[in-house]
Amino acid sequence: MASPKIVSQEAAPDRSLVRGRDTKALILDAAEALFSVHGYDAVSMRNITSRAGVRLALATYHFSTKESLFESIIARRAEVLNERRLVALGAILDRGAPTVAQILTSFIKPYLDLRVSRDVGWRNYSLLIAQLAQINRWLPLVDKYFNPTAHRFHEALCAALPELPKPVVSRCFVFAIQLMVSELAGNERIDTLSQGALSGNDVKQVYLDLIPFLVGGFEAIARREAASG
Amino acid sequence: MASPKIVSQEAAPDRSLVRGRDTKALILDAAEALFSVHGYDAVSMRNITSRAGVRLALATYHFSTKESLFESIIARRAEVLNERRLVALGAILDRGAPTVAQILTSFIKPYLDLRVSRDVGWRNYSLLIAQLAQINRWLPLVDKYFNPTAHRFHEALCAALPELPKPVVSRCFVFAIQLMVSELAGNERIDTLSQGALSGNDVKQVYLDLIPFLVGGFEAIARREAASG
DNA sequence: GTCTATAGGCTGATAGAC
DNA sequence: GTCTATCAGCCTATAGAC
Repeated sequence: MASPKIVSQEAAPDRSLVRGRDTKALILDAAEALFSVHGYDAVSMRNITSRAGVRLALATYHFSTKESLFESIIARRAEVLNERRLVALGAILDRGAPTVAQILTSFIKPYLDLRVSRDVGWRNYSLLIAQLAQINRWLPLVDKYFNPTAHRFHEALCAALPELPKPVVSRCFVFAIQLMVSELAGNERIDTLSQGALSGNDVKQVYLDLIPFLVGGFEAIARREAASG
Repeated sequence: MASPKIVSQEAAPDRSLVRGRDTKALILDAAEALFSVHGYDAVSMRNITSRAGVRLALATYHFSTKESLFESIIARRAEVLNERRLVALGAILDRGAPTVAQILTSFIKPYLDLRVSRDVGWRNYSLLIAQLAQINRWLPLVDKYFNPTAHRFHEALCAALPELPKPVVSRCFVFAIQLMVSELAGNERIDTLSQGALSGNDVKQVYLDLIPFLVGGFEAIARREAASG
């Protein structure tokens, strides 16, 4: 009586847990796609589970509440992004004292690479992050998942600009983060303003202008401080 | 029988219309304050009318739908802002060929001045605009109310940078708009990143760094183009 | 222009069977 | 881990009296 049951367990061990992992990912992907386009409050748990092809009750079973589902979405890709950024930063620090351009590149390039990768989830994620960055309600989440890494880059920038007061470096860095987040989300304001000559969705093209623009901003502030001090 | 009625009409003509104007403004102010903090979808018509101290039915009576109420909010202050910007632009154009710094200043300074004015509605409005700028859903509204003025500044920038291809000017201008919108909303990301040394709410301080940063960005891109062409 | 009352539908979250 | 069914409450918008 017992032995057939054991054999069957070994042949297909704990299939319910495996299904659970798939379900979780399906819900995360669907929610990420919907939140990124419509915003957190415009999307219902029914919208999400219906897109994911699972039953309503599974969303709260796996994620408890809508808010904690949202946080799980942020956390999932933040881990990947933070690690890639820290690897890039470590690489240039190993080669000696890096320039501002190198530090900004090691912060932004990993984001761009993921954003244009085959995994379209990163496109949705970038839209989500752009919204996070604009609504103070989500600031605790931003701080929790992105500040530890951001502080490492902040330190590197301070080391590269020893003559600048720390708060001035903070300000420029926040300018850079804010512009990166908005522009790599694929902001389409430029489409009409340039009368069709450019598209905000072409983020690779945006990136080519973004880095020199930001470096120029840092340098201008540094020049001003040098002149006034 | 008729004459007393006429006298009374002249003494207090059409009081219901007057009340209607007050009610409209009360609803606009309440909606602006709530939308700016919580976002469009998180705020209900009940929230709005309750904050305004008027009955629910009055909101749809005066504004038809929630979306058109939202558009009325955007339109109300856009007219004021656009006019101030065009006056500032006209002033520097009258004095001859303006620099990039002067053009950006005439675009951003009127926004800052209103943002820090006694009318706290402008603070709420700046938060609203920052959200508009980030969600493609509202792009038609942004284009409708802000593009005509933006195009005037775009032309001035092209004239000030004749050696730059127009799309490159568009790109830099969109960078400037985007950063202005985010930063003058009082983005508080800097509060934790600078470990309390700065506050994003101090937008006058932000402004002092914003203009040179942006001008430095324009100049860096211009240098790159000059070197490559 | 303002009021009350309500239609018709959606919301997040849960209970309890399997 | 997944299912059905449901609770209790909220939503936008409107009808019709005053």
